[in-house]
Amino acid sequence: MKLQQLKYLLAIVDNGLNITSAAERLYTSQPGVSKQLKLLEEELGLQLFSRRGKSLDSITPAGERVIERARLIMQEVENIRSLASDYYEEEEGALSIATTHTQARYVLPPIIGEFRDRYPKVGLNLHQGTSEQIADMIASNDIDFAIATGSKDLFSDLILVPSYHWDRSIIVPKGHELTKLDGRMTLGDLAKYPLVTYVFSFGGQSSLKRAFADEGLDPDVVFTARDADVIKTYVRMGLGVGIVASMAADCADKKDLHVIEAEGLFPRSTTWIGFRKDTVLRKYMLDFVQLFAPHVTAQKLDDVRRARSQAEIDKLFDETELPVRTGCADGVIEAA
Amino acid sequence: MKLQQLKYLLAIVDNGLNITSAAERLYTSQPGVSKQLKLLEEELGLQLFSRRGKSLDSITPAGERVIERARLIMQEVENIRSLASDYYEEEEGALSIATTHTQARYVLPPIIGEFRDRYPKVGLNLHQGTSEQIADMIASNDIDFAIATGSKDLFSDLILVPSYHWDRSIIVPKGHELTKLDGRMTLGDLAKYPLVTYVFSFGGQSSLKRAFADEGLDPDVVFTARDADVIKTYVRMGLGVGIVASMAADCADKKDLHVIEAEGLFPRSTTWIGFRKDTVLRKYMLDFVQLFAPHVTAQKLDDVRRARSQAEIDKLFDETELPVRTGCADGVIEAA
DNA sequence: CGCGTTTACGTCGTTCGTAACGATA
DNA sequence: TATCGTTACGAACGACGTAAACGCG
Repeated sequence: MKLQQLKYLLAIVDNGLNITSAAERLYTSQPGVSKQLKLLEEELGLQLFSRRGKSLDSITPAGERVIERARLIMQEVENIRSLASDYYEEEEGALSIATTHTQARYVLPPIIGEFRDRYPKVGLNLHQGTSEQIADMIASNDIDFAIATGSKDLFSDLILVPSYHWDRSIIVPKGHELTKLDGRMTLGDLAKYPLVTYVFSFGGQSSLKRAFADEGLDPDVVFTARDADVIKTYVRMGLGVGIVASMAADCADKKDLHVIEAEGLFPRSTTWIGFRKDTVLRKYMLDFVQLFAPHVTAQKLDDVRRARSQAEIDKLFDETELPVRTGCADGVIEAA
Repeated sequence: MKLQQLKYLLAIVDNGLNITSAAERLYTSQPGVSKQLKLLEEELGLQLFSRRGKSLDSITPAGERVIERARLIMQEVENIRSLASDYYEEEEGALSIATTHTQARYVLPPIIGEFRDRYPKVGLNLHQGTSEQIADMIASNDIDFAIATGSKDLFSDLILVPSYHWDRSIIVPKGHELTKLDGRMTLGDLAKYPLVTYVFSFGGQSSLKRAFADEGLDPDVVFTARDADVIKTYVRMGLGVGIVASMAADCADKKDLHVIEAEGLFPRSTTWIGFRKDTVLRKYMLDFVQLFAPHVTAQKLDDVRRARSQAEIDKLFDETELPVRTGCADGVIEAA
């Protein structure tokens, strides 16, 4: 058995059981891949794939189990390489982050900026998507960190480190009636207007819906978007009242929008940063985590990695001590 | 990086950083091993060992971490081979068991016998030792199962499956005064005589000592041995009253010994069977576990492997449902 | 000088890529 | 006939073992 055979095996699996495309991805010849697969199957004495004619048709049960182990092995090989690079030269490498629009657009820029200054030689990959898409990216690996809000279920194989809380902000065109209620707005007031907000099933979104339902309100959501910029656009057009993450309430928006911090109206959301449990975090990765979530000390991260369940991890972070991210509001609703 | 290099690396570590002996163990030439180590270090760009002159002196911190990962990898490689053999030919392989004298002498023989009948082609290795020695054997790997009683602390890296309970038996020469107390014996009665029993720190032994202490008794232990056969020998010689595991009270002993089941006198002990968490158990291994502990169903074992702590595992086994192993007693002490 | 490691080098086996072939839809 | 996998073969590479040199106690 050779590492290369396992690598080829995984490449075949990850390319839809197509040996030709696997070979291309591996920058090698197709017969080579074919042969190594055959050798591996011969050595193990079992079929990893069932064939239809000559083409690979499906993975055998035995194959599934071998592949599972092979992934673990390649993971550990990567880990060895990682920690070796870390000892050898700390400043080079790559960092892949999958995250949502709000993070990518409003939260990460200053963090990424500082990171670039500190590690100019580290290649950065930022992938934007919905929670589901992020989960897919994680599954197909090659992502170091996932950053998202709520919906922890999708990421059960990651370690999720709570990073900060945030509330929602109400955005309306300047001079809108709601601006007169500054500081005393209720959900009832809000429900009187058509709303523009994030699509459902987006991070913590259902909690927003529930907040209305809990008061017996059924708001008229006229438009849902995947990102705050779109929401703002439609709010500017007078389509309705916008509800966005506070971080998305940019100071630059104040020219023509009025922003009200809705701290008391909706339950708080928590954004986390997640990574694979068995991955070696290189120095610059640790630093990135600390840039993003300064309360995560090296000690804390060590504890986190020793934890045996997500519940244990959550216990390590006193929710009340997490910072709260805000935007650039004109008014604040008084706490209920 | 190649699997072979990792294998060589581990061989070097396991042979006291002596490349020559590592090469012998690997049935290859010494320069070959030396070269592969060098290549690995070059590829990773770090020193795995610190050298004094040309000899390997110690493992560098980076080396420690690499070795740790390498072990994981080789473990998984073994797992792949294991499960492949299992699919290919279920009846061949090897089974190594480390256990204590009592198990090896009194409990395992019929189980091993049945196992041999069922899997004649599986090579059996039985290693006998004290709990500490068993722990050492586990550490130096190559042991599939450990079977022992009590002292779970020594085996924190194993999954321990509770298998059966047992009590102690009192053995005395025929016609001994204690036989007249049959059924009404107390610890106080026992403490009047010199005792012959297992050495302390042997499975659950301290609990025996404590049983006396709890009643304010300080028995005169005139002789301690590692195994029941020795104890019986000295009891026969009239040196004192023997306290042994009930399983060790053989029917063949009845010719000249009187055996009293001391079910109520001492706390019950529990014998467990342990194996490494990340090892693939081959079919015949699963069957062995079920021969040894019939209450462990395949479903149960699956649950066990999913458990995240020993506490969780223990919860899976209702202690009251475990069988109680007995010996071949003449009399039974009435329960207190 | 013995022990252990590294260097040097010839041999042998393996891998790789190209090219040709085979099978399937 | 286009697609995908296997077989065949020569070239290049890498691993192995022997022999010799080196460094340290």
